[in-house]
Amino acid sequence: MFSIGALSKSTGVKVPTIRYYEQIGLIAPATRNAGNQRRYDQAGLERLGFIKHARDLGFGLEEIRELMALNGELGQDCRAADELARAQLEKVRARIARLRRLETELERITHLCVDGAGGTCQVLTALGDHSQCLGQHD
Amino acid sequence: MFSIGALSKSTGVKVPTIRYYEQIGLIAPATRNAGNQRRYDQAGLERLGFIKHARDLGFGLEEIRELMALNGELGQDCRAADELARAQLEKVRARIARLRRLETELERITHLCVDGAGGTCQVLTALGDHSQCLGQHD
DNA sequence: CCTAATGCCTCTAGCCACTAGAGCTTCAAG
DNA sequence: CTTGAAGCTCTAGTGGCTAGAGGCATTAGG
Repeated sequence: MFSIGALSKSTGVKVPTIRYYEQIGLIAPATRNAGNQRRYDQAGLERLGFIKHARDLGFGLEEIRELMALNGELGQDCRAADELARAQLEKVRARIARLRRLETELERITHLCVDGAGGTCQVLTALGDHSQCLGQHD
Repeated sequence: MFSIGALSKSTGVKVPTIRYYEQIGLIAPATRNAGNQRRYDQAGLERLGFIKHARDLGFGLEEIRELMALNGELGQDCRAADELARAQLEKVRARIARLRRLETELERITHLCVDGAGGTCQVLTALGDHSQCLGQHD
């Protein structure tokens, strides 16, 4: 049985975050010792480890809730899990695509600075004017 | 002079967002007509357009505040603006790099589903177990 | 000129996923 | 037995909005 601090250290999830997860019902309320402190077992450690890894992979807490439910009573629903993972992959790809468009525009804008030329700052102008952009970002 | 709705339509910034920007001091309080409604002029339109475009490029509101200050009384500080743009570019690139690592792992995980094989779901296992990952994400 | 529909006003609360802090109790090492 | 770290609960704040309630202003049509 570990304390919340030990659990935190071995999973990399911060102590207040663990309490927060309990509060919103993502993990079951921990058993308590005589002094009202939370105690965790191996299963609790593994569940939190799962959450941590899924968070690192970019899943939201609600999606993680679903994923954990798939691991539940009726055996494992592998197809559903795979679908959630694919959906997540699509989200990640869409975000990459958007960020690449931003990268392109920001690259262009940072090349505009010819400091000391006087007059109006082309960087500031470009930041404010979408019509100068090469394409659609956002 | 436009109403807040007209300003919203021509910039693409939603009405409550405009009021929010005023509330946090990102834009100056608008002048009001006899019936206490906000009225905007061309300069107000341009300032909001600047904010919108910078937001679309991924700048935070505090960075936008700085950018707008650079456009201020003492002429334009082009070098500072360029630095902010470069910093933003670096942030975007870092986020792209991270998302690409996630993409790699999620691709791998979604290839694990051999539905119907019975037993444990490899997708769920992989989601919970970082040691299976090819590299460091996050 | 009157009415109805739309637009605008303020204010409060909620979203996500935490994070920080106050003020208290419990545990573990020496 | 003392002391300092770690735990507890509770509240409030973060960023950047968004939603809703309940009430005034404007405007287009008849």
